[in-house]
Amino acid sequence: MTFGEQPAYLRVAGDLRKKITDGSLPPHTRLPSQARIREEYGVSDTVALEARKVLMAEGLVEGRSGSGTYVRERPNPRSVARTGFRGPGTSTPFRQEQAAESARGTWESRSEQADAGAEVAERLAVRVGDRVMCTKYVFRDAGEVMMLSTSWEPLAVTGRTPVMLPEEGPLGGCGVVDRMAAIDVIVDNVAEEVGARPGLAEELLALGGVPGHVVLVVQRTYYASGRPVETADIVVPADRYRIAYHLPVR
Amino acid sequence: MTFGEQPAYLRVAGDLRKKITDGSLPPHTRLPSQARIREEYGVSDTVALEARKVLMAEGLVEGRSGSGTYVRERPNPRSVARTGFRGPGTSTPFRQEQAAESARGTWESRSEQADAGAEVAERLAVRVGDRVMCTKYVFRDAGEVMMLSTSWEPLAVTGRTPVMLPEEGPLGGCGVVDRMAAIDVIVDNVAEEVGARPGLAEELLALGGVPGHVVLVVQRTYYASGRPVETADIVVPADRYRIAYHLPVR
DNA sequence: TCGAATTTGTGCGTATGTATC
DNA sequence: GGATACATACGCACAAATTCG
Repeated sequence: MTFGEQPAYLRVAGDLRKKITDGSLPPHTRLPSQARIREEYGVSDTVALEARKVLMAEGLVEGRSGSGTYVRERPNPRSVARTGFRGPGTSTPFRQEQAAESARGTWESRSEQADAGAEVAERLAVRVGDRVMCTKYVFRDAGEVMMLSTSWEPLAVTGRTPVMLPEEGPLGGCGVVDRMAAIDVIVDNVAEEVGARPGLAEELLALGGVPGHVVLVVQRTYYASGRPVETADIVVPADRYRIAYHLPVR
Repeated sequence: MTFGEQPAYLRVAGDLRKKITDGSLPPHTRLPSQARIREEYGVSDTVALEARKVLMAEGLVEGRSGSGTYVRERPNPRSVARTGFRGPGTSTPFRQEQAAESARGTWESRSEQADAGAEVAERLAVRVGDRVMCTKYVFRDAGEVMMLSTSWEPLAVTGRTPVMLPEEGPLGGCGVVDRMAAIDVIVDNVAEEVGARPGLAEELLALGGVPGHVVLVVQRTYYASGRPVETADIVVPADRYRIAYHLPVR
């Protein structure tokens, strides 16, 4: 603390963090106990405790009462491709994980009619209380749940057509764009907003995560001639996936 | 703490949280000082401090040194636009780095040469140890830090040209695409990967957050004819911002 | 099976630095 | 400058969980 620099607990946390990220403290190993940190860095109990708390808040380590503080496993997030843009001459070193993975995925779904709530109504540009078809998906990749999705479609668009139920009929499971095309609704653009937050208990239960884990949330809305025809909330665990976009410039 | 119940600091935090959420402590009001909490709840200084920390970690309040602890405005996440796709008719000049509406944004930067590490080398498709120009940005919106960015450009591309330093010369601060165009490097596409994680202590210090808050991380790479010419890590607090993409379909 | 040592988690009292009013 | 309030830091105590002889 004689430092004019940063607080002592951040200095200690920073040093431990470096040892974790550079591999000298690999996953599942125990980091020095509070008492040892106190000795090694010549700091007080409080500083050692605060430093551990910082690393725990960052999700790098987890404390097990009575046992120790352990380095967490940090899987290398894979990419989930969100656009089909391919430039002329696809020589760009875009990683190969995208196409292969999504092909062998499986999913389940359940549809039911509902009334549009305030948020869904705004996203679909309908009135609150208008009838919508709500479909919940669970996506699996190699048997492991990787993605949750809840989709809403206004019945004003799909009602009394063969594609009213997303997963039934000849076009079941074919994707929004193709299904809409079948009823002459030409989807021409899509807006996606990517956010993140701590996962809800139920989400993390389904995704096989741990309370406190972070999830990415994509709010996606498909438009046909400026009119919203489908909107969805897509939830993926942030420690295992990233959302990838590939866009032309200009 | 003689209670067999929950920890004292959680009890205090819970009570204050209720007062905040039910509106009896509206945004921008100051909550009781540490000393007053100590008196009102009959707890020690440490417990009062720990309770405040809990609320800060939840993003409900923010501490201002020397002034007090204030209830934060419930942040309705704003969008940061990431693509230039516009419906026919709009020709807005725009900067990839900032949302259109934050025209009043300001930024600072600091550049220095460095050797490419393993990750940067892969993203730029150069060899580990190759010289790169590393620039760190701090973006402010209405005076408030909203975004951190670290950018790397291979000196093999910009070295010995007028745009070697991103923020100097006639094209300083003009954006990667225009600067590269000035040296006849035509940027034609960009890949972005959006991930999320708990923010590092230093990041959250700069962003006005608290350890444990979630940040969105965008890894952006610009390509010119398939060759990476710039890559950047962009960090924004997830409780205040979302990343928005608008894409054509098919 | 028992018990001792270790470790985390929580809590207390105090002191000092520093930003704000 | 002085008063107030947060932020950091030190040292200690104890309960609960775990580990290990």
